[in-house]
Amino acid sequence: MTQSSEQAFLKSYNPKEYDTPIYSVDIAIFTLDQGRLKVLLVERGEHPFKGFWALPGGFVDLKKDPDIHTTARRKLVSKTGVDAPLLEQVSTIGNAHRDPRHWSITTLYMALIPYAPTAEFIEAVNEARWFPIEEIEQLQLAFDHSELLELARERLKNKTAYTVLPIHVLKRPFSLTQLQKAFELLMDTALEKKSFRRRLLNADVLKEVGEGIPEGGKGRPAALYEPADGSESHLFVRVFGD
Amino acid sequence: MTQSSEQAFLKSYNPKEYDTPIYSVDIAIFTLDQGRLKVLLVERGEHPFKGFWALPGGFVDLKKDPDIHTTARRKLVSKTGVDAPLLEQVSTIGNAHRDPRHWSITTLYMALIPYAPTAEFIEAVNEARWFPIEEIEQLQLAFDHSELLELARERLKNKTAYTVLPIHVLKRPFSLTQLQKAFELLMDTALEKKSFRRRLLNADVLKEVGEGIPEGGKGRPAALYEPADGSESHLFVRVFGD
DNA sequence: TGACAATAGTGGCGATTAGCCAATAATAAA
DNA sequence: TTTATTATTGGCTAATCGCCACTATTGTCA
Repeated sequence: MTQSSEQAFLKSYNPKEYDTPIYSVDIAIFTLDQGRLKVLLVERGEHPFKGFWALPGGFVDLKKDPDIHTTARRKLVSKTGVDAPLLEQVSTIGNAHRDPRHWSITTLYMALIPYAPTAEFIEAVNEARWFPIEEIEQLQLAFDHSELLELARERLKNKTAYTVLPIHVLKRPFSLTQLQKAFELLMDTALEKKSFRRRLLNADVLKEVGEGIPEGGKGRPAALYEPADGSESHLFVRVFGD
Repeated sequence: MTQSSEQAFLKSYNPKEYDTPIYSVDIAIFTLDQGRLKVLLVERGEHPFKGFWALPGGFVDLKKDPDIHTTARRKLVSKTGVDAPLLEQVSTIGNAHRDPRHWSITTLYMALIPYAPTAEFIEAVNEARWFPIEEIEQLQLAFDHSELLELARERLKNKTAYTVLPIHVLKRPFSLTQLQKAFELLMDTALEKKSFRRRLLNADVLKEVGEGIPEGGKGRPAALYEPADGSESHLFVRVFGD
């Protein structure tokens, strides 16, 4: 390849000559509140599906976004006011019929955030609301967002089984009991107390930061923990066998 | 939302009015040959990166492809002549700089196929070649395909640890020793013979179909296996602890 | 025909881990 | 002081892992 022929080619290239699909990014944002797993939905103000509830999302801003991860983060921050949580890609869905406008592709992300710092923010964004996940099953969402949510939910379950994801939906510090509850809600399974504690304490992903009674609780004070340094990411911790 | 306003909206929508990224699909196709893990590359005949080796891939055909999975499969079949293998999505990468033409997005797939049925086909497609994966590290691939390949390789390693993926790169039937070799190559780790056999035989994913000496081998004949019915997909089988 | 080389498959065992359930500990409220 | 409530630890059985050596079955070659 010569430098010059490459240059000449680039000058002659015009992306609008080709028939390309619509591309967007959607996010399933999960949190825990009052012992329930909740998902953030927004009400669509525009066609198509005007008035329907949908996952937050939108198009890439080619001027401002250096990459699609930034697009996802931008959407997340604009809806929740929170950055720096767990945000990861789940899957990309693209087909001819999911959007009535055109052949359409979306990359689905999921995010986990603690409830507290966002609640007031959400109240201010009047078209956004937290829904308990079971309630959403009754709703008809825009586009194929019900299926997208199902995909994100599955990924959440699976990944929870061998990583320490649930620390991201808790306010810090947290007790082991709170953490176990979080695991159980995200995985939708009951866990053995002793096995759970053994695993997590041996895995060296938590650091004890004191003792206290978690908010609104009674009974004996619990040891409180935070993620150990450098354990923010997806550390491998299998929480129950097979 | 009224039926009529939705209709009116759709008529007025023209996808070419918006600035959208380029979208493509790429595939990392893995196989096993002569005890080596190999990847299929094609030589680019067009700009940009004309003359460079690249992962097979291309654009969605909005007329023919009902969805992006079909796009990936179409590319796979046209390069290898094989359908029906393991083909799954790895990740989607999109940013402003990966393609000199424009803001560009690609969805990366990976495929696993047995070597035999494809060898002759590949010979016929003169611009395609199997490369041992270590050799590719020396090569400069088109676009960001070196990074894409690295992503696929990582996914392959991780998934192999808790599924039965490697059965897809073997000709059938196969022996347990062959299967263990496949696991070891895909995971890039040595495994304990006894533990490996215990796991796989107890997991009920294999069906014994006879006995024989695998091609070109010596020594005692081995029991030969095929995947048990319904185990084609990603059965969970952890092959080694933590 | 009888070693020997090569590969497949099994036995056995100490150490670790999972799963289970009950006992003990610390606090607030009555 | 008692009781309710939640946290934490102890202890036991059964299953599993990792390790390594031993036995089994074939082809080959003197």
